[in-house]
Amino acid sequence: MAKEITARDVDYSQWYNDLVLKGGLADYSSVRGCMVIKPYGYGLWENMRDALDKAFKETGHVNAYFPLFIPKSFLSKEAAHVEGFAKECAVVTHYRLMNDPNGGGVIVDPSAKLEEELIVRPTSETIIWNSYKNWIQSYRDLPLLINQWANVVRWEMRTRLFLRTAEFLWQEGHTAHATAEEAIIETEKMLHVYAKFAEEFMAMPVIKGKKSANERFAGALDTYCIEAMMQDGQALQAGTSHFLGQNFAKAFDVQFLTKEGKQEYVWATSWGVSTRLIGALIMAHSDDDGLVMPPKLAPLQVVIVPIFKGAEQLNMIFDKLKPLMDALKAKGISVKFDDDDQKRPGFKFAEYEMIGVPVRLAIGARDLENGTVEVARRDTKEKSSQQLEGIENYIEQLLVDIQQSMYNKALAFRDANIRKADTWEQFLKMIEEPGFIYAHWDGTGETEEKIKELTKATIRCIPLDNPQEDGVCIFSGKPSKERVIFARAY
RNA sequence: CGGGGUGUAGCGCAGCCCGGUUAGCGCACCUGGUUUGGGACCAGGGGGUCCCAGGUUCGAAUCCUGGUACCCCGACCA
Repeated sequence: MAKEITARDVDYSQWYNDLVLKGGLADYSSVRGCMVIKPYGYGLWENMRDALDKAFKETGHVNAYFPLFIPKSFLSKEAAHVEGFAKECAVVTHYRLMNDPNGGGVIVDPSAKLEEELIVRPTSETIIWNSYKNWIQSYRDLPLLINQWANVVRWEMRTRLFLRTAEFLWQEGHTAHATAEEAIIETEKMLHVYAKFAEEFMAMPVIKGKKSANERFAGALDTYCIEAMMQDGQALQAGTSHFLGQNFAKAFDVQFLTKEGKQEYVWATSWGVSTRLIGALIMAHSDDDGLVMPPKLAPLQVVIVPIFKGAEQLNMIFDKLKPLMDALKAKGISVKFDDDDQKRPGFKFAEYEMIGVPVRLAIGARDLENGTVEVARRDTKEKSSQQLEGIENYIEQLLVDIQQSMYNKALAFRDANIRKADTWEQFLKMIEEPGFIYAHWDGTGETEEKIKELTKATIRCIPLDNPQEDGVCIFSGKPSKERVIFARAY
C-alpha cells in the first residue's frame, strides 16, 4: 500500500527502478547520470568488495591507489585505447573559481587555465603503466600484481541506476608479466575468480567466454568475460578480464632485463568488476514483492519482528530472544530486532520483503507460551513454525539452503532459456523470445555487425571449453567450427 | 544526439482544454488517544517561489514564446 512495485511483466524497466529506489539501494542525485548509493546499497557493495578483495589477496594481489586525474597526453599513447574512450571523457580545464564581476555567483577564472588538461579516469591503464615504467627494471620485479578500488567516470549518453551511470565504483587489477603465457594464465585466473564469486556469493550462474573482436576492450588483444542471464532473458556482462599483450608496455616503454640479459617489453593484463554487479544481482533474483538478497551478501541476514502489546510484552520477547541474537552473531550472522512500536507487524513484513532480508522471524505471545517462533524465508516465501530451542543452528542451515536454492533456481531459469538456432529463420524467430541462442558464426566482424543491425542481438561470448562441431554460419552460410552465444544485452 | 513523456507539499497525483474565492486529494510527517499474528483507526495539526524567464490580461498553475531539468525508447558503452 505504502510502496507499490510495478510488476515485472507490466514494465520490466520500471520494476527494476522501483526495486532500486524503494528497496533503499540508491537514489537519483542532482548530477546528471550520477546516483547516490544509499547505506543499504553501499552495505551490499561492501560485502561484495570484501569477498572479492579476499579472493584477490589469496591469488597474490595487493592494493594500491592511483590518481583520479590523467594527463590528456597519456590517454592518447595507445591508439585503440584512446579511440575507445575519447567519446566519454570528462575533462578538467581550469583549477580556480572567482566571483562573477557581474554578480552572478562564482565563475571559472579564465586566468586559471591548465597548461595540460586532465582527464577524469574512465579506466586507469595509462596512469598506471606510466608508473610501472619506473617500477619495473628486471625480471625480478615481475610479476607485478596490483589492484585498486576506485571510482571512474564515463560520460554515458543514457544512464540507468547501477547498470550504467556516469560515475561508478569498481576495482581494476593491473598486472605485468615476463611472458605472454603467464599473462594469459593471469587473465584466465581472474576470470575464474569472478565466475566463482558470481556463482558462490551472488548465486548467479555465469558463462565464461571470450569476446569477439568487435566487443573487445579498447587496447586489448583478448577480452574474457562472464555473462549472466537476467529474468527478462537479456544478457548482462558481469565482469571482464583482458589480455593486453604488450600494447601498453610499448606505449609507455616498459621494458625489463631478462635472466639472459636481454631487454624485453612486459606483458599485461587488466580486469574489473563494478557496482553494475548490484544491478545484476537485482535482476537475477528479485520478484514482484521486492528485492531478494542471497544470504552471503545480504546487508542484513535475519530480522526479528516481535508481535506485542505494550512495553512489558516487548521486553519479555526481547529477553527471550537475546540469547538467540547473541548466538547468531557468534556465528557471524547479522540480525536485527525491530522494536519499532509505531509500525504494525504486517507493515514490517512487507517492508523487509521489499528490501530482501533472507530470513524473518516473527514471535508473539502465543509463541512465547509454546516455545516456538515463526520462520519465513524470503526467496520462496515459505513460513513454518519452529521450536525456539536450538533455532540458531536451523537458521544457519537455512541461510545455506537459501543461497543454494537461489542459485539452482537461477540456473534452471537460464538453462530453460538457452536454445540452438541452425537457420537464419529460426534465429529471427528465437531472438524475439527471451534468452540466449547458440548458433554458428563465420567469425567475421561484418557478419556480427549485420546481425546486430537486423536483430539488435550481439555475440555475448565464445564460451571457453566450447564443444567443436562443424556447421555453417546462420547468416552467411560460410563454414564454422563452433557455436557462439547471441543475445540482446544490457 | 533523435523520438516520446513529465515538472503542482517529502513521495504519488488531480486541477490546465474552457483564466476568476483561501490550489486540492492519497501516502508520509507532527500531537493525543485507541491498536498490534500480513501494509491499523479516530481526532487535531504543520508543510507550496504551482520548474525558470519573459509576454498577454483587471486577474495566470491554467493562454503564448523561449529556456531548463529529469524519466522512458533508440544510436554508443561496463
